[in-house]
Amino acid sequence: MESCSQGQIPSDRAETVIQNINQAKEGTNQLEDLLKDLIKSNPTVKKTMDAINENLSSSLSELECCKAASDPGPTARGGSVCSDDRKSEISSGKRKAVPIPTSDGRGASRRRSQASPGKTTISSTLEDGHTWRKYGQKIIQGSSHHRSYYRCTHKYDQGCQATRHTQRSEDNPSKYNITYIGVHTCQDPSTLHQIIDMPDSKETGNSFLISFGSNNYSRPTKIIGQLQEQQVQRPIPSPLQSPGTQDCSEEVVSSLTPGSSPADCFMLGDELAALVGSTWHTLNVSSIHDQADMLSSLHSSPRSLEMGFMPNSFAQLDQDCMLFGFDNEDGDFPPLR
DNA sequence: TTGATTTGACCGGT
DNA sequence: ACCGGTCAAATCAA
Repeated sequence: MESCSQGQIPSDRAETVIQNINQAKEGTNQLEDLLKDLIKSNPTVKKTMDAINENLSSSLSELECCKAASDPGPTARGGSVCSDDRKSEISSGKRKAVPIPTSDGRGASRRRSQASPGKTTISSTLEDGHTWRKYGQKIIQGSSHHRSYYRCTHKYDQGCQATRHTQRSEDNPSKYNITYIGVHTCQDPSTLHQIIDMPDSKETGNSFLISFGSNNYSRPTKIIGQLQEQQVQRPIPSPLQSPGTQDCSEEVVSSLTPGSSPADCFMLGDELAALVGSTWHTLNVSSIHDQADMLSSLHSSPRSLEMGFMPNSFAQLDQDCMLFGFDNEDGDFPPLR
């Protein structure tokens, strides 16, 4: 669920999943009440509860974006309520402010985002499984706490347009109001915790289990640098974008942005292979799509990463992509089938 | 050295 | 004019 292929999830199904997540949230709230004493005495319990709440909220937020994107309603500006300001500006042909050199050398291209309410959640921590980079902080009128602005770390290397702003709650300063704007389109290994661990996925039918592991892996900064360098030097069109495979890549890879280069894939595969090779032997994955009769699984080895789908997912995926992989050994990108 | 954060300036919407 | 959102130079930190 890292990103949604806009319009690929039927809104009615998205609605169902949203309802389920909301019920799960209610459940965790009730659980939190029941475990009050335990939470007080054991901070780990509280952390766990918070993590669950945050991930549910995050998933809900992104799913609602998917739903909104698949709804052809007039409110979906530019096709999605989560559509990026910049994109919509370009696509609509509106003038983009030209940077104006100022006395201190700073550019003066500023543009306020259009009214995009985003999805607000309340959390006791700023951690949500994504990697964010702070780009601003403001004192908000009528509020005793400043507001911090974050963009996705992969805004530039992968074009991810997700942003959020956080602000301490007026009512409860120990909590944060977090507003998410836009959808993550990045592929970040640090978000792998949102992947589902289903050791026996073949027997689980259409049930789904969400695993909320902690962030125990972050992309080494060195590798990010290499990625950027390779992207600049080798702007090769991604094989995933080849005719007949685009739908597949959008649905399966889901988080690879249209602009992703093979370098992304190779490095990601390499990183995943290293990660998997060192810590996991088998990685089974199901996504929120599972609720829509889709079940997927990931099997990996230190050298390759394969993703397969259960037969009942074919109707969803439909075509040719049942398998894809990464191979960093000789630089050849394995063909999709 | 390089990525992340801070912070003042600037922009656009109201 | 005010305010919220964003940019980017300066600074910090690993």
